[in-house]
Amino acid sequence: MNDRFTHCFKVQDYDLAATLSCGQAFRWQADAEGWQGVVANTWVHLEHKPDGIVARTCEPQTDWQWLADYLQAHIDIGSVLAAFPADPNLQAAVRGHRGLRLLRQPAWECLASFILSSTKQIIQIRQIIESLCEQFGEPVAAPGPASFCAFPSARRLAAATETELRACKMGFRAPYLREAASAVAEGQLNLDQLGQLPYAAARDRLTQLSGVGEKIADCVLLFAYGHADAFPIDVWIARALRQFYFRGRCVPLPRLRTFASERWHGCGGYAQQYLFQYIRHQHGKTARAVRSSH
DNA sequence: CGCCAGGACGATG
DNA sequence: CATCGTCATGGC
Repeated sequence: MNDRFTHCFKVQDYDLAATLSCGQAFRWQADAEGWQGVVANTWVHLEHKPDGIVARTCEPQTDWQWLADYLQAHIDIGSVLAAFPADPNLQAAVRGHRGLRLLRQPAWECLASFILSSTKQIIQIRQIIESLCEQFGEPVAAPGPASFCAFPSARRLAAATETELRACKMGFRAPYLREAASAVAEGQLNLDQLGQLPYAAARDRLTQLSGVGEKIADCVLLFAYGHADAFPIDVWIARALRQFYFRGRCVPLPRLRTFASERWHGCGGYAQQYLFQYIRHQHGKTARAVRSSH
């Protein structure tokens, strides 16, 4: 089973489909057997089999630690759940997708992707990023007829004009992306060094970028740096918090933030992702039921 | 077709 | 601290 092109990650309670399609990463696409994507500069195929997640590349690998890190294959979900406070809503969310995981993504791709995410549906974010990778990303070796590109470097995007970026349909986010790319390319923002900072300091640094507020900063701190207490609040999470903990009342965003940081102190990241998945599915079912009743 | 989307920002109560 | 208008685009 294990040669230099394939590797099996032994995992338990790992819902690969939910993890790759839940809106934390945007480039994975399903095929007949599993999922194809590009991690850093390598094309990868992933398939969940009974004995674990089987990964395949088209170039030989000497070790697979980079992919184990990305997939967070070592995480014991039981100990994550054990840190949650007793909470019927959260328990219901976990029951729906117990194997939902947080990935550990490359920082620049994560930051750039979430700069492009503001007030966009996940499907549209995927389209923008795909276009961006086709236009500016380096091709990577992949089997089959389809071509795959790496996520474009900060240097390359900093060299692009705003008009070129807008051609990828990112609209008013173009200058934000360009400014962030320049900051990284010119060394004013060191994304490696950012990983050494504690949560609050790292968030302060990220929110200095225009187009990066607390929500997007929290996404990067959670999905790229693994800060367990980052709690991104988007319209879905805000909806979930109001519905589950405030009887549907119109609670303003700053109050939701303090509520979440106190309630899920130290374990907000995973709690948030379960709630996100839960409220979106629940809302989808409700909308469908309403439509079919008319 | 109108509403809304993994928001941020600046101005104004 | 809270609210509001604006930004660009297109899926549903």
